[in-house]
Amino acid sequence: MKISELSDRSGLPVQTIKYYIREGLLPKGTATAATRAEYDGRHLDRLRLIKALREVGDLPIASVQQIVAAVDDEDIPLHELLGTAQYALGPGAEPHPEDPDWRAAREDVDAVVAELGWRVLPNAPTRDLLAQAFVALRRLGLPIVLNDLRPYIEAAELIADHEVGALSLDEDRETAVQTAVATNVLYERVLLALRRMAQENASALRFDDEG
Amino acid sequence: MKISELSDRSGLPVQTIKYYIREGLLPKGTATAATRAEYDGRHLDRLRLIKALREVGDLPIASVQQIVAAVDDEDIPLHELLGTAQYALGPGAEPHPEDPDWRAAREDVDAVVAELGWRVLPNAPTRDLLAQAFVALRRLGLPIVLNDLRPYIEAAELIADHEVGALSLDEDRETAVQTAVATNVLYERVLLALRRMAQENASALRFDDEG
DNA sequence: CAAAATTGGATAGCGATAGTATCCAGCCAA
DNA sequence: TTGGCTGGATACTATCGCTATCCAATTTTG
Repeated sequence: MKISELSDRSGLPVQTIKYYIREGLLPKGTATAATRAEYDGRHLDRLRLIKALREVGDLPIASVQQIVAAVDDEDIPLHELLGTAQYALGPGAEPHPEDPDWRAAREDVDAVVAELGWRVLPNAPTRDLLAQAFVALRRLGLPIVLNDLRPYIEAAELIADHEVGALSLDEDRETAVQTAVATNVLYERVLLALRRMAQENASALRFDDEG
Repeated sequence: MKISELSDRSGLPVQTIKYYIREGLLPKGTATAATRAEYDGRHLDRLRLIKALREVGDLPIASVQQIVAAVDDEDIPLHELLGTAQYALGPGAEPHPEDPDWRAAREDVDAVVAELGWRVLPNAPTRDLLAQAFVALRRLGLPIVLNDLRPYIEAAELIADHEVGALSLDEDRETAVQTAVATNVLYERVLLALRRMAQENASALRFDDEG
């Protein structure tokens, strides 16, 4: 397969594909001559994955880079990779350990996780992500009580159990990983869209009828 | 309050505050002299809202602009504004009505919404958002069945009912709106963080124990 | 076979986004 | 009264994610 065909089949401009190769998102084709290289179906799959992560998942190139690097690293066992890939999924929150507000929020997060008995690594970036939201809520005068969190926790468990249960590890590694990453990112979007729709619906029910 | 005090209290550089004023995110202070203006608590509140939307919600300036414009427009009734503000919340998906894949996905979305009996406007951008995810999943060879969607729908309803029920319309308009917008955006982050944690937990339970 | 088109690889440029930095008067507080 | 803030305007910068151009080598086509 030539690069132009890859372009046609993926729907991405040739220049963009070259750019992805430069950035290490896509491996080079196998060179057959000084100005000729051959691409195969795996290049196309990879390209489709990148496209989905970029256009739907809205991930920056750097995150896609980390993900494909993890996918390509055969040493990482598959289930660990599911975590690794997840850590690469933005948006990332920088921790501010010197800020007392931030530290307090971070302690709240750790307390919640402990309370739930969840097995989440102590240094997992998701803890910072949640802490960041807590800080912002507090600063806006909207402190969080565990009770407000209940429905979100319940929802999260519901979804995660379903998702992890649905993972199939029988296929070959590359396919399994790409599928896992893609579903993770894409169903995040699905969830957000459904939440907004459900909000609109609930709002309509509450205000159009009784208001 | 002088701009430097606004800067200190909000944690944003003076130059950034000036930029936000230029961009219409923040109203000017009331001028007391050619080179003097006075800011008040509402400026500070607005600034804190902007900061939360930008840093945690990761919204582009343009979206924040739309939101504050809607907040400032007294003509928009409050519950309608909740929808309007939501529509401004990125990331937005451009519809591609000429693409048959996209149209099919969009029809699937409309069918799901109808099936659920949700009151979602026919032109709501959330429909496109969901359609976009459907297209991407299909393209990756991961078609969606209503069954896969179940847990997400259930989770979305759970959360939305809680959120819309918790809305208080008793306060003054500005406060109510800012609160509604902020909680919407910030709890989205909370949800995403919790989902990832729950995934890690479920993954640990499945693979560390039985794998 | 010759001309036209395509390719890989390298380098340069571009448009959008989100700020920073500078400058300049005018002002106010010590 | 003088030194440090202002407001307002303008200019500059950095990052991101591509695009465009160029070149020499190679196909493809007529």
